Amino acid sequence: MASIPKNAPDKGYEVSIATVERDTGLSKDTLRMWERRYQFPRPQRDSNGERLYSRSQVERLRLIKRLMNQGHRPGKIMACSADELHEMVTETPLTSDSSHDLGATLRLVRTHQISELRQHLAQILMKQGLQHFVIRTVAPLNQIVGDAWMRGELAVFEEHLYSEQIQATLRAAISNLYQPSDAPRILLTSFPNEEHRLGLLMVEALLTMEGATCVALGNEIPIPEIVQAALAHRADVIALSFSGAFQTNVAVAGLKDLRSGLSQDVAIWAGGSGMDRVRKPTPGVIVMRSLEQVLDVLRDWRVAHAAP
Amino acid sequence: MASIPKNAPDKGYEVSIATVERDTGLSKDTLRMWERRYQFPRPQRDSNGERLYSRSQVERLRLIKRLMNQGHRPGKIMACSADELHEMVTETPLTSDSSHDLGATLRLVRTHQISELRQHLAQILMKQGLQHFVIRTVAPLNQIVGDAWMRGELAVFEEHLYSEQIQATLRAAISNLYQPSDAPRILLTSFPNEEHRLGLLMVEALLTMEGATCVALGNEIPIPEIVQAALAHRADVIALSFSGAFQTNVAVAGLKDLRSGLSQDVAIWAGGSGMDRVRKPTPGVIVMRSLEQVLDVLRDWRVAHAAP
DNA sequence: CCAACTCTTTGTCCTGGTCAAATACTAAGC
DNA sequence: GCTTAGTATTTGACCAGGACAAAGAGTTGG
Repeated sequence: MASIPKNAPDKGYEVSIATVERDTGLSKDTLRMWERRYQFPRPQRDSNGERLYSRSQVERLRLIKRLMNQGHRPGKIMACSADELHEMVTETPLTSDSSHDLGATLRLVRTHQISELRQHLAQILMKQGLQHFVIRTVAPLNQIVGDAWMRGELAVFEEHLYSEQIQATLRAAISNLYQPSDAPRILLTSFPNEEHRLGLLMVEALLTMEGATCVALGNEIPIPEIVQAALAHRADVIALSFSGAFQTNVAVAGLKDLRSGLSQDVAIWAGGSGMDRVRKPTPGVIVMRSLEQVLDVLRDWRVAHAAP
Repeated sequence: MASIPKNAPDKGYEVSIATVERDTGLSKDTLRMWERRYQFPRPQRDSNGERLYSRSQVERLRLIKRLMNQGHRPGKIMACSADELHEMVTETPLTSDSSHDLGATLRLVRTHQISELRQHLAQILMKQGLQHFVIRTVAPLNQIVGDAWMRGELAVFEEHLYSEQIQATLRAAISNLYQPSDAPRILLTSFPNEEHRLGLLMVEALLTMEGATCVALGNEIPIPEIVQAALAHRADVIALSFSGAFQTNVAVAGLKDLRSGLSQDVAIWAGGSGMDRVRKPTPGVIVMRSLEQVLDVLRDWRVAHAAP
């Protein structure tokens, strides 16, 4: 279904270690170390001796990462068969409204019916309201589309197209809601190398909906710059989004750095599937483990900061 | 201001190689290689022999990074004194003379008055109409903001903020115009490594305005995927945007590749400041040398394809 | 002025080693 | 049984120094 990206001889689909690092969130060092220790993954080599990972290897790596997020250790699971791995994953139940068939939406993406897709999304949004739309429709859709993409069932351009349409829909909704008003002032952004935009947009939609004042800084801002921005905008909260492919240690280290750079009365909220693996709480950082929790955390903040 | 993260002995402020990588965008490999080749940066070592970079080293690295983005090469600038480096940054020539109105807009960015900025932009849009807004306001503003950023007069987060606000304004305008209707069907995208979004959005605004059917694929689509997408969407035109930072030869090679992959009755339009340096026309590729020209090219297409 | 060629520069990848921190395991004490 | 302290193992991040392809600069000839 999907085409071959480059000048691949036959079955293609082979990618460099840098690509695997970006797509799985496993560092090059870790990938090489695993190969040394566990004999997996053992990628092919190109004419220059450089690693070429196959699609199935990347897929397995993703699965392993997911299991590690659930607390498993690499040494144990590395030896398991593909079937065993699949059994171990505790499927995250999609919190979707059964009233809407997400598969139908996915089908529109695959058949490239953009205007229909756009209209379909607008319709669901109207029917469910923004909050439900974000939580019950967009979030599980992202999951489905992401899965399909990593299985190679979706082409890059199809995934991008989906992302663009969701962006258009959410941004239109946010734009309509916009009125600079209530506390808290929330700065939305992500760390360098975190390019995923939809997570931030979803949160922005939810928070704007609740009347918070959102300042969207866009993605990939270096930490010292975030600190600067927090001062410049007199932010009450910094909200950060981490995708599943973000390196956990980098995220945690970054959060610590950010915390130590900010005044204590600026809150830090971190969310996204990149936070799944973080078990030990970082002092002064609130981890939001689901989109619903965003609303709880906002409520808590308002209670704590209610004018006396 | 920032507190000392870890077991720093006295004056602290020393950071690990991972932190430097994150905050400067220079990879660990590159940092170590520079140390080997140019004897800079030469960080301290902790008890375990691991690098500890000082604040001033990180600052200098940032400066070097900026100069490299302007086309300087590391080998040359690495030997310069701090003063020389600063001179080089400020020497960046202005590419256009800024009119007064635009200065006011820039001032809003610098003083972080987002709601005022947003309102200001909306106002100009209403006053000028979308076409003039894009051509006379957004395009020169991009230029000015880009220049200011190059000179280090604008922080990263300020530049991102500007970009977000323009995006919001343009996307809202496009969204309001949307009606899937007329020919040609135009696919908007960019090659891999071309991340600049505003150029594409501006073109999308102009084309949508004129009643063309735009399919925004987003940035950074591999060439074979563009071909696939063209087929899937039965595109009449592929429109591509290249920023000034994009490698000219890569762009030209890519355009040739794309041309040879597409049926001859699909047009290719290429624009953006990355095309300025391209002299020789590529057969079957129309280069648009200004935003105004986008409209001409569209008109030409329609004339050529008028139904008999 | 441009095209083809060579030489130099530069960043990414490689191997294989080391070690601190995190985690699991075990034994002792309440 | 349940916590606590101490020990063993696992794990990922870092290190040095080598190799090479791709990008860029310089050169020559049409």
